[in-house]
Amino acid sequence: MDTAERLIESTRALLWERGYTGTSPKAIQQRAGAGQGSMYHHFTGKPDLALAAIRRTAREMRAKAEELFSAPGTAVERVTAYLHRERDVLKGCPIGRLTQDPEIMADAELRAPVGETLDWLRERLAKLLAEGRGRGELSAALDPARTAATIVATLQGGYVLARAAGSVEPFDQAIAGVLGLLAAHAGPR
Amino acid sequence: MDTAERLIESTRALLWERGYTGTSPKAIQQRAGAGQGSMYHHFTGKPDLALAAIRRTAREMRAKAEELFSAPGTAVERVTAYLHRERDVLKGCPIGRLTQDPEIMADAELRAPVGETLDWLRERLAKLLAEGRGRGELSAALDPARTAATIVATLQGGYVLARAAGSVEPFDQAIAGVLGLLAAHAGPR
DNA sequence: GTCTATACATGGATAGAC
DNA sequence: GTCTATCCATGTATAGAC
Repeated sequence: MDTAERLIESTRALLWERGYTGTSPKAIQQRAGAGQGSMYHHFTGKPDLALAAIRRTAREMRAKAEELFSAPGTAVERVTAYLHRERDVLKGCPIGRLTQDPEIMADAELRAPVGETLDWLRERLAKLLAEGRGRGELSAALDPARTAATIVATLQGGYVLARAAGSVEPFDQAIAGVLGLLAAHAGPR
Repeated sequence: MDTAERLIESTRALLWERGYTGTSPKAIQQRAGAGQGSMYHHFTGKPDLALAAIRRTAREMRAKAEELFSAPGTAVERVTAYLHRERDVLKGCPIGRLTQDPEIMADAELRAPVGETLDWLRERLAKLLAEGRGRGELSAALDPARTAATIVATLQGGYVLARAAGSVEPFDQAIAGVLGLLAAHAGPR
């Protein structure tokens, strides 16, 4: 892995652990094993490096989700697989956490990939639910867009509850709860 | 309002807008119209002031929620009233956002009120749902603790989605979605 | 490409005068 | 109680040598 690469990976890790405001160029360099001059040779500054890191994380998140959404099975099975996939729950969502960072929100360029990723996630899930409903797997009364927003919110909020509690338990409960509610919507009508 | 009071209120506002890591003593002082010496006379430092601010915000949040939870009406009506109460959605939850702050999470004293508040909220909601189920307002198949976690997570995650999108729409959708799912659980059995 | 030196602002706090 | 002066570390970046 060359230096530029190590700098991006270092930034990704720190943005996840400490956010943008809480991450200094020096910390990035030390974690990457790169010097001051090296970082400013490859990137114009902290925002430039953060942009590269955020874009990569967003792309990865989307790819991993799409893999599960396009797998075989019913809509509910695929949503369940997505919600149950392995996650570093106590670290939270590397994209969602950025919405709490004042400097990310103040910079349109840094903010864009965050908004686009979560928008895409809701839309993709809504499409999946609509298909399931069309095949009679889900009640006709179920609203795909609203339910998709609820599912993504349950995930993002589950991370918040887990971090607050210092335990994965509330996350697991929230996921089990939303799947329980969804189960009552099985079958058409 | 005396100086100590203004400092606490200033800190509350800044913690909400920028988090702990993103808030400097100087910013607190300027917003409070207080000098350097004044702040360090009333508080031992930034963590001391933040603790006072967080405790007050936590107490307020709890009181406002309890008011709606103990109002007249069915369990679903009270949950609905709570979810629909007026909120500054794009600012997010002043307590939940602190879970993303590395310095808050690293300090047990600052972290405690955050964890306690969200724990209380889940437990209180679970109790409300259990009562509703006991009175036959909700299906016997509904799990109160899990569903409570889902409801709180939907709120916390709804804020994340709204901030990411720069719009309240996904928040409103997530709330409508979870209430729609809950509606299917009306009646006993 | 990488290193060291340098720069200047801000963060966070203490000291002592009033 | 509040003000000003002072302090040292860190944040963020530039300059120029190698």
